[in-house]
Amino acid sequence: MKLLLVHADYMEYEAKKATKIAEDVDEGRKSMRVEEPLVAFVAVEKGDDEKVAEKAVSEIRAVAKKVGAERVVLYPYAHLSSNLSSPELAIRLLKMMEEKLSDLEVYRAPFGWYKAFKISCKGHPLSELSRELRSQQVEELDEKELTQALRDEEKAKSYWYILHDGKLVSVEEFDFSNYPKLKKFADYEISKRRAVDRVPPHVELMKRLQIADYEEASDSGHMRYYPKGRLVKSLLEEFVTRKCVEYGAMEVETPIMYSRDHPTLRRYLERFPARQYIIKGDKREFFLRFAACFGQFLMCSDAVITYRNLPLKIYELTRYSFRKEQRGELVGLRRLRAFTMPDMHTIVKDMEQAKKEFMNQYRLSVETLRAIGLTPEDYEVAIRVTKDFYEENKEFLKEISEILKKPILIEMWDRRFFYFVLKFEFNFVDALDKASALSTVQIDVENAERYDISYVGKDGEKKRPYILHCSASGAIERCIYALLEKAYMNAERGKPPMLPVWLSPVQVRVIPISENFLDTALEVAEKLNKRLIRADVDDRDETLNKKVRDASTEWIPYVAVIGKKEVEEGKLTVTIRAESELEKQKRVKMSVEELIDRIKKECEGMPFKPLPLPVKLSERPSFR
RNA sequence: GCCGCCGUGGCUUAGCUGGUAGAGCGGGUGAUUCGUAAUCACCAGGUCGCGGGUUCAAAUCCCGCCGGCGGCUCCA
Repeated sequence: MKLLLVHADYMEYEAKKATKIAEDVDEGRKSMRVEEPLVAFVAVEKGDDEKVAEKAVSEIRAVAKKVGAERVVLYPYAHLSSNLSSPELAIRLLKMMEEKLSDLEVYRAPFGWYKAFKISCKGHPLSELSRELRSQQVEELDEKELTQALRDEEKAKSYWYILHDGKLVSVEEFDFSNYPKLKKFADYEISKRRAVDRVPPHVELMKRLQIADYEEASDSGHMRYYPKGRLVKSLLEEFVTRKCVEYGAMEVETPIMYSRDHPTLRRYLERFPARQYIIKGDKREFFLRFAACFGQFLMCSDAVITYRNLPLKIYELTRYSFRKEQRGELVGLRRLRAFTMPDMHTIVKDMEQAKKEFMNQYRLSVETLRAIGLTPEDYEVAIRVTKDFYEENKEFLKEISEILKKPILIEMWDRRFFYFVLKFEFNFVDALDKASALSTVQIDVENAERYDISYVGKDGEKKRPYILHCSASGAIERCIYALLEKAYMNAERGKPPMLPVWLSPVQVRVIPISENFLDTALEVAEKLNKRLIRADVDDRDETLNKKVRDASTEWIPYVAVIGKKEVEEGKLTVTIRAESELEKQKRVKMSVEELIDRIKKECEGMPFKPLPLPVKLSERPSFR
């Protein structure tokens, strides 16, 4: 409940027009003039109850006494709050307040009317006071929900710079004319400016391409993935996992839910500004993990680690991580409540080793994204750092900035309020100029202590390590989002949209010119599939034109037409999407072997999974 | 979470100053067997997001809820 108390020479009001929620009032109460009142403007809020009303009454009584007012005007004033209760409750509480104050002279202005009023405020020091009253329940709830980190963040002050060619300039002074995307990103980060009111293109695409879709039967932000989507996701998952394992990480698996009462976890939760899903068990309450930190840190806490083992890397692909993001923030594959994130933690013995690993993992992230199909032109780099760390490590940050030779957005904090001192992110800027983080690495200086993680040094003494958090690609779903948005932006420039060949659910579509060539087409497809290339056959009774069109709208990279000419020549006529324009297709004659070689070369080193659907289109369901 | 806009067959949508739903795609059947971006015909398919209310009558008006999008907020 919000109260605004005004001690006045007089107050007069007149009810003009009833709203839908207006209470019935006698003619006599519709207008009023009261001399020397204490006017209490009141807004009843959600969660308010009788106790709150009582508190309000004693508050009003106290102030009335203090200023020597004998008359009180209770004036419903909705504009004090953006969290109003129902009108019914408001009227009930107002009437109750009126009654409890009846030892004074009380006037209650009618609820739910447009009213004109005049007031003459006395202007002495106590003549204007405001009060905010809340039910105990609501207070406790707020206390629970607002973690320390969320509160701290509100207080944190950021300073923004651009680091370029080893020089740090403030954002205001930086000349963005050659870096329009960085400008968009900086605007997005600093001023939070948005220029759009459209459905993001990838949402339409993920549905149309039968990759993913909303699942209304679940909570918002939990998607369903169709066979093609599952394939794409699964390939990305396998690839990023492989990258991390090759980098030297040991893959582990940890639970997805943890006790809320566990003392260590509890303190960690308080440092992490995220909202959790809470699961009620028989006796205890659990929360769903929002990253793999919990399981991995607990594992490391119990492990015996010596200096010889460092840097020690462990990795898990979280399927899933859960974050109860606010409703208004959820969009397509960009921001979810359940998502898959590669999460690698590296235990290092000191800051020197931490920096070295940070640099390595920066490079690892660049490589990982590049292989996925996202080049440095597709994202912008942000570094978040405490002022102290920056001052002591200017040279190091300069080296970092030289890896990609791109200007970097720096956010500097005058004090540390997160668990890390340094962090980078690669931020994808989408078709609507919105930015979201993909890869990220952080140097954590807090959690080794909190989780009691230690290693034995050369001298036999237990020592505290630092920990790096690394997500080499960012959330897998977000990678798909970025690829779809990128394809859309390409299409706007006249380039046929497509996924990288290794991620394309169907890599080759074989189209027989008529039923007479269906068997040959099936043979070709079989040959391709045996050589680990995803090929299917459009065996539907449709015209050639129709089949070509459909193959194109599915973004299939290679479309091979087979008819009399091809059978005679022993070659396929292949339309190569990557080399085509939207207006004119690039068509090449090649043998099956040549096609295989070409695709093999393109997909070298990348994971493969077989076609997730029947080879014949006629046998394939449509999921939408 | 707050505010705004939206929600019609599997998909895209017309109808919305109230008078009990119309199309295209997709699907089925038949014809057609085709040389690079939508072959033709016929048929089936709709609790108009859900729940209340107003009305003789609601897809259409009102209220609540759910879902989507956008803004605010926030972002590991």
